[in-house]
Amino acid sequence: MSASPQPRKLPADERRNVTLEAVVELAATTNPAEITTAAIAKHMNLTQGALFRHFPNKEAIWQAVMKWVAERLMARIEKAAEGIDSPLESLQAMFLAHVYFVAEHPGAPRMLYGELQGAKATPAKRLAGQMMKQYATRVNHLIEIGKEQGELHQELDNEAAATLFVGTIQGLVMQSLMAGDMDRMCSDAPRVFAIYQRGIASTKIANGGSRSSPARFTESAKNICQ
Amino acid sequence: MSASPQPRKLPADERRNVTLEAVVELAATTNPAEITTAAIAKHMNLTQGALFRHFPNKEAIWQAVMKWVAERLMARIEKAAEGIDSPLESLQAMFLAHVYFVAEHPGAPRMLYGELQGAKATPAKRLAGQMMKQYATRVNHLIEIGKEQGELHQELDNEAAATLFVGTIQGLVMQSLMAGDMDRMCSDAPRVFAIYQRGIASTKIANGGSRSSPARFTESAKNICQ
DNA sequence: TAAGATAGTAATTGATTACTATCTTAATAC
DNA sequence: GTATTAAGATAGTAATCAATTACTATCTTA
Repeated sequence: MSASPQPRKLPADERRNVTLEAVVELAATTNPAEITTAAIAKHMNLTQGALFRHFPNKEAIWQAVMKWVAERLMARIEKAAEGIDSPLESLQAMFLAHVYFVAEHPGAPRMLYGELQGAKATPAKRLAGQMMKQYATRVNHLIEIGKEQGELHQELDNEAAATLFVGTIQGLVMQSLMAGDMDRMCSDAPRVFAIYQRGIASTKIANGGSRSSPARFTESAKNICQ
Repeated sequence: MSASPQPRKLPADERRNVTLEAVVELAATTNPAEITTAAIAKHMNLTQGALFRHFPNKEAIWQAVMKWVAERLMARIEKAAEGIDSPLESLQAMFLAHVYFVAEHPGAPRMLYGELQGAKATPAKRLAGQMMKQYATRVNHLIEIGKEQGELHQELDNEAAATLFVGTIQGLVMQSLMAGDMDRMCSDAPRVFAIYQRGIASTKIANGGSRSSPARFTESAKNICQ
């Protein structure tokens, strides 16, 4: 699983990338709070001290990892909703893209949750918070549009709907992390979203089946989630 | 906040209780992974070594805390649903009771989540897992009954509905923990549940208003959540 | 091919951790 | 009032952690 046969020496920025991937990989099976610099180094066949040739301290590693995760996740979600006219379908695409991303990188949410639990406001926590806010804004906007277009029912509580959207994903992820079963999350996701959809959609179009178009998969998601 | 003017010496079992409360209190503002035995001791005006007169090791403290939390939470939820005929209203009562409990003890979910993230199967983790399972069973049962009675719509995906119920709470809790704002969660909870309800209820009765009965509050929840 | 830059090793540091051994104090029983 | 003992204080221990150090191997290039 680990111990990849890499060249002993790597250029600095490549070594940094390898480090981030190693951390996310480690976080998939290890409590982030328990990931030591020694563990990271061992996972990539390096001595512990060498890590500090590329990062000033451990906090900097975590910060870089958060950025790594945030960028990739947001890009995936953005891409998933791209070119879809229907707000409702956009929400579904984002929902599934998010879930599939987590299925590929179970370490990502663990680090996020772990970081956000901390009392003190680390740079990593700030990054995580920013991403959450950006995300919420995006969802809120889609909901407003959906209401204007009549896809969502008119008495809908926008704020609550956005909260529930994010919360539903978080809950789904959390349950899968606990069960240690990412495959189940992939198959649960569409079914769970269907209920959410029924909760926010306008009664006319709402349910029938045409809406449950299977939603496009990214290449990598296909391998894991089908 | 802490530093209560307690007698210097306490009988053993009382000291144990005080310890558990101290830990839950601490966890409300501190990452559980960073709660040291020294911090616990300091929070209750005790020397660190004295803790080990009452617990064989730290793991035993965590295990006891998990039990403390699980018992109180399940009791509250059970009591909330007690004597309610309508499954839908039972679910709502459980939902709100759960949220209010967390608002009173923000440390509880943090410890749960923190514990369940760990790789190794500690006794504390086992306890947490058992509680989750018991909870899910309860919800599943209510959903089945609700369907039979016609309150829930007939094509409802039971399993997904149960997953979403638990997930919704977890998401709500997680977002509040991140924001550090438990009051918001209290006011969000009924609004969010309303959407969930619309997602699972049969279309006939579903929405109107009579359902949104404010749901009884426990005494302590009143103080925090209104 | 010599010289400098780059990346890594191995050993060590000071701080922090859970846990323990020994002494002191306060409450209770006789 | 004194003996007994449960509960706490004091002062440690060994282990572990992030971070630093002195040194070495390898690549680049002038």
